[in-house]
Amino acid sequence: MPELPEVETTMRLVAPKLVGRTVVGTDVSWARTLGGLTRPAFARSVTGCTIRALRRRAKQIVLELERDGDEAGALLVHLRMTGRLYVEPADQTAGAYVRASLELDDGRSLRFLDVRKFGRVLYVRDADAALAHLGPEPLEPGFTPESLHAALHTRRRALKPLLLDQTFLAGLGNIYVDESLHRVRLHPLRRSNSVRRPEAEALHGAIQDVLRHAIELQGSSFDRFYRTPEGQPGSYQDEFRVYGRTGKPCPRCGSSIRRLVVGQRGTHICPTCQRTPRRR
DNA sequence: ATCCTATCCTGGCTGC
DNA sequence: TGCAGCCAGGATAGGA
Repeated sequence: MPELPEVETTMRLVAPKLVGRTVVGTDVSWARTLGGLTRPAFARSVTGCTIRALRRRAKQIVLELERDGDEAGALLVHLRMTGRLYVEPADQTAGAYVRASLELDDGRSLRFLDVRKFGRVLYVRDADAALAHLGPEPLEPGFTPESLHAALHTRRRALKPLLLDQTFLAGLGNIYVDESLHRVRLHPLRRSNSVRRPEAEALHGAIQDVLRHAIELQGSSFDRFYRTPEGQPGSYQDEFRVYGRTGKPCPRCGSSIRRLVVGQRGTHICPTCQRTPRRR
């Protein structure tokens, strides 16, 4: 499922094809993709707008719009679990799972494809306001070992659900949390306020290393869902140490990787490297 | 404050 | 071969 590295990869690869383009039409086959806005209202909002810039915030791609040189809101694209975004010639027949298309002034079309229909393409007047609830970006300078340690101690939650909470830290999902925790030998059920300074520093480093490496490898593709906008799979799945490796040996100690459920999420740990905390 | 459950969705998988 | 039932999973809402 697309997490920060997959979303970053998608954003980087579609951006050059979109910046400077003007939207000349829309086609929405699944209205709920728009998150409540009606199709006509969506069409009125974006048709005639030029895409000024793209950026990523958490797991969302932000398309900044302008109209006649003035700022004109933004599109927030959230791929959720099975969403994909790519650009292709407008005369190419849209696949069965394309939920929304933006026709561009160069004869191409931006396609949002999503098998499970959880993804969203939202039009907002004020992107910053719509994204204000999100926590820090893990690869931005504001995220430091000190800030992570301090933040962990403002809460008493289990580490895994806390790291998945986008208002706590933006961009991590199930895969990269499991991978990060394993690297620093922290159990997903460890209470956040019990994490000591050196552990927080190590966790900070692991999160950044894992995310940077995954971006280099264009994300993880272990099922048929995630592909880059060029249709290529990522290759970080070959670097997984625990995720989806139930029963296989831990690359560090050889113990059999175990799957448990934490916060209703499939969770993968090495039972030797990641000791169960005493007090749940 | 934190945790738990349900909801949204579909295709793939299991079991009969 | 066909089919019912179960499952994953990001985000969010509502209840305990």
